[in-house]
Amino acid sequence: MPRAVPLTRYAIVSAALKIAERDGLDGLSMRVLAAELDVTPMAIYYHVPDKESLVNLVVDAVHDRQVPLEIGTDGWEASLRRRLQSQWDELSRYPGLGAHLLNQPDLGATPHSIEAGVAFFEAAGFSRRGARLAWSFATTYLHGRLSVDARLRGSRSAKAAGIRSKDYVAFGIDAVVAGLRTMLRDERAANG
Amino acid sequence: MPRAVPLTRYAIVSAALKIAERDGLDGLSMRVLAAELDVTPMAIYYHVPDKESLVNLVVDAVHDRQVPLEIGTDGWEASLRRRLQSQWDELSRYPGLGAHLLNQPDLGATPHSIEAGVAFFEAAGFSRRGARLAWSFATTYLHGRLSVDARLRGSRSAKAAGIRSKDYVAFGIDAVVAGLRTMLRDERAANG
DNA sequence: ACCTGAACACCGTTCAAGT
DNA sequence: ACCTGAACACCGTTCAAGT
Repeated sequence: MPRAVPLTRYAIVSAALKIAERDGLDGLSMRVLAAELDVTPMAIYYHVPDKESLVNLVVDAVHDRQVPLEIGTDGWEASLRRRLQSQWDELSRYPGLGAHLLNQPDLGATPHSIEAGVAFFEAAGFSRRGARLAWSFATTYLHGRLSVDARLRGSRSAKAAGIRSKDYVAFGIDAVVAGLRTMLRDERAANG
Repeated sequence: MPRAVPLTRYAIVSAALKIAERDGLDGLSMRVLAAELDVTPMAIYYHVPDKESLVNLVVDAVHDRQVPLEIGTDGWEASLRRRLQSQWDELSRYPGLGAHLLNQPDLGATPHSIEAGVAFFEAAGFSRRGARLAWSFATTYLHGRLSVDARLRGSRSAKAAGIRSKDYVAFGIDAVVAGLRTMLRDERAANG
């Protein structure tokens, strides 16, 4: 018999987000999700074509909460710093999401999102090619860091030498920004 | 009946490396490996306790081919650059290996290997804490980049704007080195 | 000592059937 | 239109049994 309240895409994605936040993206299976929704695994397939699409919907939902990447009045470096930090804050809630995005084409970003990123670095002074490389560099590092952090959930939070996740992220963001500052200076020097 | 030539750990790891190189680490399953060795899946369990141990043996085999991280006569920046490039050259042969290491404690490095890395950055002038952060930063980026590259195998090798894997890696290594140079300068300035 | 074979608990998914 | 149930091809792994 049909459910009292019919299943919706929205309910599916909500439950998927809940599981991904609690058990990580690796803990999200069609069968676990179905159990959470009190439904047969195959019921989900009526609303979502396959698991890949489901995960994409989860990714979209998280991405929609991102603050846009724009250059504020305090310059591109401060803007980039804010963006990377807020991106880490959002994505680190879902263990395994960074690792997943790292394995997606274009780091799981939409064409629109990539264009915004490239435009940001062009506005900062990079060439189009340099902007594309800069965006990829910053995003690759951040998602890599998120992958590492995913396995630190629940384990001893203090690592060797008493360095915590937030310390690694803070250092990483500083180093990424400093590295890109130098790359921008070098590119400008080379192009006259 | 027993095999003509009894199975050995070495034969198992060799076959595993072959599969990981051909089909990626995701293509390496106990059953596929057993078929490659012309043996029952459970035969492997007599020589290796479980899959995690098997993958660790694969990781060790690849890591053993790494050139050691030492400061040459041309300074720490050139040495780091060489190391990162050779690390990428080695690890990129095994798609999925970078992604796997990113999810391992301490990025899949042995205590000995970490100590060598930290010692390298201390010799470059970093504090012990800074050296640990610097090592983690460089390694996280490199493995992140390897994760991205893994999915580019077989796809159109030329990406948007005609930027190739090696361009991303070259830019990334430059940016990592430049970023760490700045972090080192800032740390020295702060500590007098 | 070394390996096989059956079995269990998972996974994503197809396909036919029910209401 | 919306969902169920059985089934298939995978996965890692346990356990008892064979030689």
